[in-house]
Amino acid sequence: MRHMRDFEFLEGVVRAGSIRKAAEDMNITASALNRRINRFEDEFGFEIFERLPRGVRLNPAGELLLHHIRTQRSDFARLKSQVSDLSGVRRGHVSIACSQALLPYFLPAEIALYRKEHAGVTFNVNVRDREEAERELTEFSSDIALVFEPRSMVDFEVAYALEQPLHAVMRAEHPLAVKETVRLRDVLSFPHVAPSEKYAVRVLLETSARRSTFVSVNPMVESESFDFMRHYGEWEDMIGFQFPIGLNTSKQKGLVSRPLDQNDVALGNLFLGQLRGRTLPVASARFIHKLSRSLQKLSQADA
Amino acid sequence: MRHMRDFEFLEGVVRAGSIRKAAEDMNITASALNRRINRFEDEFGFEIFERLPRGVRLNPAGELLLHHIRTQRSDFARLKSQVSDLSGVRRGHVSIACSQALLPYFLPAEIALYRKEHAGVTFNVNVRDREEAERELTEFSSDIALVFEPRSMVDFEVAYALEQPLHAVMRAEHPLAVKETVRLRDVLSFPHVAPSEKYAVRVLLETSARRSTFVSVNPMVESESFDFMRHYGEWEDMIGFQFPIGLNTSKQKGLVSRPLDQNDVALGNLFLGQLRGRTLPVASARFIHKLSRSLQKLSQADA
DNA sequence: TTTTAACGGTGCATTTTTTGCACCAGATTT
DNA sequence: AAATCTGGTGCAAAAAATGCACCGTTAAAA
Repeated sequence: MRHMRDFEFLEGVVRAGSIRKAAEDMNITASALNRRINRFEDEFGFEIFERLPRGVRLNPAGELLLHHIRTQRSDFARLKSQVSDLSGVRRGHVSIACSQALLPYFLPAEIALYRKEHAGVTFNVNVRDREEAERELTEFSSDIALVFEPRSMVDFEVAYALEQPLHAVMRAEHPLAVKETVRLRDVLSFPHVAPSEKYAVRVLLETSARRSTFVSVNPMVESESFDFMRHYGEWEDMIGFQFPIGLNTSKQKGLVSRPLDQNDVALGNLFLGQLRGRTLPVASARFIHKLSRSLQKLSQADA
Repeated sequence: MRHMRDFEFLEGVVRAGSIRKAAEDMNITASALNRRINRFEDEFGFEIFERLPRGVRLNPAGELLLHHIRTQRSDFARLKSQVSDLSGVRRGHVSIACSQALLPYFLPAEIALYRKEHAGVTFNVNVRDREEAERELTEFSSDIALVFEPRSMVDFEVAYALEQPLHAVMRAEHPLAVKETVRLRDVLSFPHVAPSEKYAVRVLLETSARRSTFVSVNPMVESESFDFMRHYGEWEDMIGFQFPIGLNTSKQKGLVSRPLDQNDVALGNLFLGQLRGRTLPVASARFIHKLSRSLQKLSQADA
C-alpha cells in the first residue's frame, strides 16, 4: 500500500536500531533511507529519533507516532476485511500468541473446527512466553493471546480465565502412578524434568517448593521445550509437568498424568485475551469468542 | 503530510462528484488525478467509485474507506497535538458547529475565557442547522456541536442537555411587556418575525400553534438570520423569538424579553455533544468539559 | 594512546515516478 | 444530429527518489 511506505521504513529503522542496518534489511541505500526519515521529520514538525553515536532510537514523540502507525495499520486491515465482506468474499486472518501447552491438542482442534466453517480464514500461531505475548499484542503483531499467568496485565483485556491444576506426567509403571493425586514432596524426590523460570509451570513449582525447607526443584534435565521434555520421557524414566490442556493421555501410550495435590501447588491460570480497547478484525473477534466458549465447556467438564 | 496525499485527492473527488471538477479544484490535471484514483483502487484491491455518465460516486466500499480516512486524519491530528504537548508547546484547535443563538454572547464569552488560560488554542466556529451539525461531526469537520433539537441522534453523544423556555422579544413599550410571562395566542396576534422551519424556534412555535385552531404563525418577516431579525426590531415594532442563551437584554436597550407560558409552548432543548465513540483532541475534550460546566451553572441560575 | 569501524549526513549524476498535453470512445443533453 | 460532458490512454517533459562517493564525528578496539 503506497501511502504507508514511509511508515514501513520508519518501522524498519526502529526494528534495526540504526538507519544503515535498516537500509540493508529493506534493500535500499542508507542515504535514501536517511533522507526519507529526515523529510518525514521535517513534514511532521518534530524529531522522531534520538541520534546516538551507534545508531538511532525513538524519542517519546516517536513512541507516540509508532503507536499511531500500528493502530492505523491494524485499522486499515480491518477496513479491508470489512470491504471484502461486503463484496461477498469471506476472508480474514487471525494471529495468535500462545503458551506451548496449547500447541499439541487444544489449538489445532479449535482452529480446524473453525476453518471447517470459514475456509477463507487463515491463521498464524506463535509460541510466546508470558512477557512476549503481551508485547506482541501492543505491537499489533498478534490479535489474540492465550497464555498461562501473563506477566503484567496493564494492557491485557481478559476474555476468559481458566484454572487448571498442574499435573505430573510419568510412565504408567511409575510407583506414584497408583495414586489419584500426588504430593509435591513425593514427586520432587524422583528424577524430574522442568522448564526454566520463564514458564508458569516452573514458577508454580518453585513458589510451592519454597514453602517447605525439605523439598526443592532440582531437574535432572531442564529445557524450554515442553515438546522435548515429553519425548525425553520415552528414553529415560522421568517425571514431567504439564497442564491438562496440553495433555491427551489417550494418545500417549504408556504415560499417565496425576494432578498435584492442591494443598501443595496452587492452580495455574490460563488467560485468553486481547489488547485492551482494541477493536479486533471480524475473524479474530469471532475466533476469540469461540475459544472463550470452548474454554468454558472445558472448565465445566472438569468440575 | 506526504502520506495522506492520496487521501486528500480522494476526498476532493468525493466532494466534487467528478474527477475533472476535482482536478480543477486541486490544481492538477484530470489525467493525473484519474491515474492516481485508478492506481489507488488497484493497490487497494477494490473499486471505490461507481463510474456514472456524469461523474463518479462512492460505492459502499468507498463509503467505508472514506470513513477510515476521516478517522485516520483526525487521529493523526490528535497525535500531533499530543506530541506538541510533550515538547512543551501548548497548542490545539477546537472546531464547533452551533446554532445561531450561541453566537452573540455565550460562545464568544466562553471562548475568550478559555483562551485566557490557553492562548495557543485556536478556534473555528460555524453556524449549522440541526441536520448539518450532525453531518459535520460524522465527517470530522467539527469536533463539537451545540444545537437546539438535533434532527437525528444516532451518532450524537450528548455531553449536556439544557432546557430553556422560548422567549418573546419586544420593545419595552409593547403592551405585552407588562406581563411576567406571555401567552402564545397573545403574541401571535401581534405582528411578529420568525425563522424558517429549519430552526427549532419555528418548529416549537408551529407544533404549539397547531394545538389550537384559533392561532397560527404568520410572520410578517421571515428570515434565516436571527441577527437580522434582532436588528429589524429597531426599525419596525415587531415581536421576535429567541432562547435566553441568545439574549442579553441589558445590552439591548429598549428591548425586553418575556418567556412564553410553558402551558402553551414546550421547552427548547439545547444539546451539547460530539460524535459518538470518537476520542476528541485534548483541547476539544477540555473545552467541551468547560462548556458542560458552564451550561450546568446556567441551568442552576435559572432555577 | 592511536586506530578502526560504524554512525548519520550531503553533493551530484542517474533512474524512477509523476505530471501535462493531446486525444479517444462513450453517454447525455441540446 | 451536434455539442458537450464524462473517464481513460500514449507519449514526452518535469519532478522526485535513489545510488554512489565522500565528510565529520564518536564509541569501541588495538
